[in-house]
Amino acid sequence: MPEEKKDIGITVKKQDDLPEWYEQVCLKAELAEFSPVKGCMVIRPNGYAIWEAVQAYFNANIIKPMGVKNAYFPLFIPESFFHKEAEHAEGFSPEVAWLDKEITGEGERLAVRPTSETIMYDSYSRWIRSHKDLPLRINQWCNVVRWETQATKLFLRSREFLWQEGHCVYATEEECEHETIEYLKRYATLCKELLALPVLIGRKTEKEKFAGAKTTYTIEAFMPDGKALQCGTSHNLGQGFAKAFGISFTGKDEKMHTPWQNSWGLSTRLIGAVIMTHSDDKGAVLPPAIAHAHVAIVPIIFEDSKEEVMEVCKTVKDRLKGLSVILDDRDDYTAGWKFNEWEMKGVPIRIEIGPKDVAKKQVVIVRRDSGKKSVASIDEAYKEVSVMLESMQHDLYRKAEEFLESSIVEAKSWKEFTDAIQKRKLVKGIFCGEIECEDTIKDKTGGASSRCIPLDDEPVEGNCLHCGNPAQHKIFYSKSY
RNA sequence: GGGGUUGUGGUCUAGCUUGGUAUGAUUCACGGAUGGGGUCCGUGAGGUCGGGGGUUCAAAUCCUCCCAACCCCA
Repeated sequence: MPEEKKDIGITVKKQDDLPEWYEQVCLKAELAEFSPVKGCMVIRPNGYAIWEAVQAYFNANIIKPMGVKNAYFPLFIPESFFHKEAEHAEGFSPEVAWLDKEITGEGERLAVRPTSETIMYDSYSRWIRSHKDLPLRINQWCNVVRWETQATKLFLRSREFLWQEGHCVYATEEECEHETIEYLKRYATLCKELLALPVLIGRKTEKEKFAGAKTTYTIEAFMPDGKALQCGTSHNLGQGFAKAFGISFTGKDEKMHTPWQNSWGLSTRLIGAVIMTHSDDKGAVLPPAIAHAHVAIVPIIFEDSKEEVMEVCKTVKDRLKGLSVILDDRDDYTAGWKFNEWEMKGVPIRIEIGPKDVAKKQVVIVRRDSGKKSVASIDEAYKEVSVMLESMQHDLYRKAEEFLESSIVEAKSWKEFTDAIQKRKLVKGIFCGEIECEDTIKDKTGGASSRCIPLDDEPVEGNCLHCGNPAQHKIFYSKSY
């Protein structure tokens, strides 16, 4: 590649400068761009296609089988609603964007939703009267605003982002707890099957749990630079919100009861996790299950054989019915240019068809992740591509899983712990789990925070690696986004 | 809050010291050739030089205020 052409592509290597590399991939693969409004981002069609794939999977594999209904609640929330649940109000107040009374013309300020518990549960208090109304399971796809001061990172941190939030109400504590974990497990399955993203599944510590929740469960992915990324959460809200919002029902016993609630969400942050995990120095690598296109057919054109080659390209495109196929018939770009472009944009498979292939009734098939070229007859192209898409999806997951597993270190002492944190590992150790202790650990380690307590949490023996008090849990720690 | 750096077609950039109406590349449009890993030639389009004010016959250039972005220090 000539030197002066290099800046069309990614100019830094993933392993040299991950943040810069990541930004370039997002921009140059046309997934997203920065907005003129500080802290916000534009999601471009190639990026939005990933979100649509998440939505389609989610609606089919979580919403429907779990009996959840989609709905929509307002963007604006009365200030008084916010203050009904004290912990919730305190946790979110630093990053809520408000519409002042002068603007609203009402008696109170309105919050731009950072999350919708309060506005939804106000409705729930009117909807729920009887045990026959339960369980109530509602989800909404929407945008939320959290007025952060930290620098914007495309998909990973922006003041406005897209997500889904599910909010369910149950008659019993057991049912509530069971489904809270069920949603989390389905999140993990989504990450695996759709995004080829392995995640840790666990429970948040007191310090890290959601404001107003009894228990917060989480899935955590681990990025190539040794920082964890929270990819989804599921909160058992207990009865706190129900009491604050006056949600109650009459049971079969003809007495009044307070129900149990959970809420669970995942966001466009997932897109960032996928890009960062799988992509490489040539640009985006997208798992086939979420790619905006599966195949790009690039004809190799020579003046004397142009028509025959284009004819075969069209035939092959027809035979790939059911897949999303781009036939790149642009006349003003060379084949090499197109190769680079589709690699940059993360199309999983490229098919090259030139005069030599036409003569042999074959096509050249190239996998985006490995760059491996193979040859298939025109008749077998569909089968070959299908198999390749499936194995690519699988291989991407396995590669990421190997990285995750090789990043986990078990620490037996404070020194082992800090050494491993320094090496940007995902460190497992035993701790007291107290908020003050965790605050101090964060200060001493330059920002390491607890990721989660494994779901199969069993009583532990020994003392907290940091403070020496009796340990309560095994906890994963790492730096994080 | 304090200090510094930088703002020039969509993008990157020359020019600023020493004032004379903006250089080149890329992108975009059209034409021709080329075509198995970012091809070349030609023609054309595209600029309130971050904004206001001042000095001057004349300001991208000098002075001043403002704005924005980035960096450093509290």
